[in-house]
Amino acid sequence: MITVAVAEDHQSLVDGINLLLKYEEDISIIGMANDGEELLDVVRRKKPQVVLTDIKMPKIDGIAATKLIKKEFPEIKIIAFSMFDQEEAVRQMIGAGASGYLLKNSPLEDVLKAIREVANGNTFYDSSIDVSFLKEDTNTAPKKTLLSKSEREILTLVGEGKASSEIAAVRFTSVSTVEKHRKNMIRKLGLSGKGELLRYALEKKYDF
Amino acid sequence: MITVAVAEDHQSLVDGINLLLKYEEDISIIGMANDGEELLDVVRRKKPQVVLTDIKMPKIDGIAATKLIKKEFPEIKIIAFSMFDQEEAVRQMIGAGASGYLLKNSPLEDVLKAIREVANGNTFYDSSIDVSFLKEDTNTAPKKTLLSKSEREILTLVGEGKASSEIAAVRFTSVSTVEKHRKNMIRKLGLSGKGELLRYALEKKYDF
DNA sequence: AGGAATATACCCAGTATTGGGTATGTTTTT
DNA sequence: AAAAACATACCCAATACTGGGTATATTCCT
Repeated sequence: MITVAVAEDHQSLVDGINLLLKYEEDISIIGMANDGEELLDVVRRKKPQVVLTDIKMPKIDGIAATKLIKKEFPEIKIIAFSMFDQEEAVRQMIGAGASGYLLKNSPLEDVLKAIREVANGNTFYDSSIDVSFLKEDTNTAPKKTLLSKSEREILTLVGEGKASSEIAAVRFTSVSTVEKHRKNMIRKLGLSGKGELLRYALEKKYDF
Repeated sequence: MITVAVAEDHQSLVDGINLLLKYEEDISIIGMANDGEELLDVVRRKKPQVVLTDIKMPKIDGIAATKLIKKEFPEIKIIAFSMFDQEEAVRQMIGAGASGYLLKNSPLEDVLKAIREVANGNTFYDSSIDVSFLKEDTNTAPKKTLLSKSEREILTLVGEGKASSEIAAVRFTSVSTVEKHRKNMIRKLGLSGKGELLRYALEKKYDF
């Protein structure tokens, strides 16, 4: 019997998964949560073998929750369940310790397959996900950190519509430094102005 | 027997709804679609009594699809199924002719209730939705069109990170006109600069 | 028909941002 | 330890945007 906990902020989807698993002999849902905090709670109390979790959730998102669970219970297998297949989301989830990644626009049957696979120690990725970057062990590691830490930090604030002076204020640096970072990013990314930098920031801003 | 068509780009959720309705004697799903175009197609061929549709969908969104369906088949009842409860989304959906509005983080059971209600000619709104604005017939109609057409158009482009000159180019007007509209919006909305206007634009940009 | 709101377009002074520099100290990598 | 990358901060000229104006023609509402 495989024990599973499900975390997902859309109750309707949780209900659907429940209906599906109700008739499966070998799988049993032992806990449910609508946000990351509840998930942590459920996991600590019930210790499921497999956790199926949304990435975008209130309180604690799926990535942070995965890290926390893996730290406390490394043997628990985690499957991400997301609307998007952005590489960045997949990468972060796997980095956090997930063993599987499902998309919400895949058939519900895949949930069954994924649970069984990861319970057996395997991985399961939705067929439309490009996992090629997982093979970049030592040979192909070209681009990884295009933007530096400060730059990414500033990019996020740019994506929130903040002015350079506001950004400088929250970072306790001078306006000229912020502007330097902006300019460097525009150059590094081959963009042509603040508009494009903003669009880039908005795209990158995970909405998963 | 109530015939239903379901449009929703998340196949997993469609599967869940299917599982739920399979055991209901009086409701039968006669069509499914993963985007707005497919929905139109299914509706024309099968003529369901009730349509359950997501708002955010590829090709044609739920609001546009609702308008088209209502124009061709005014007798078909439409229920919106959305992740968000933004008043603007509800308002537009109802304006398009929807009879019900469900949220994805409500229990799946509500789908049953909603289908039965609208099939009987009633309306069904998720309990967490504020429908008070529906009563603003003639007595209380204060704010409805805060922004004018051009202003909303420009606001959208602002939300895409476009510069005034770019906006002027795509709209075939002068930069000064665009800037005037920006300034008027900032004034009307009580904002204090371009940063806030941008943030406003990003918030309003429907992601429903 | 007359008033209100809208869309258009311009002026001006001031601030913000860009796109080039340069410079210096720290951290990271080789 | 030297080279490379990063974070910091400044200069300058050019462009973009703000926050005030004014003005005119059109459309919407009554």
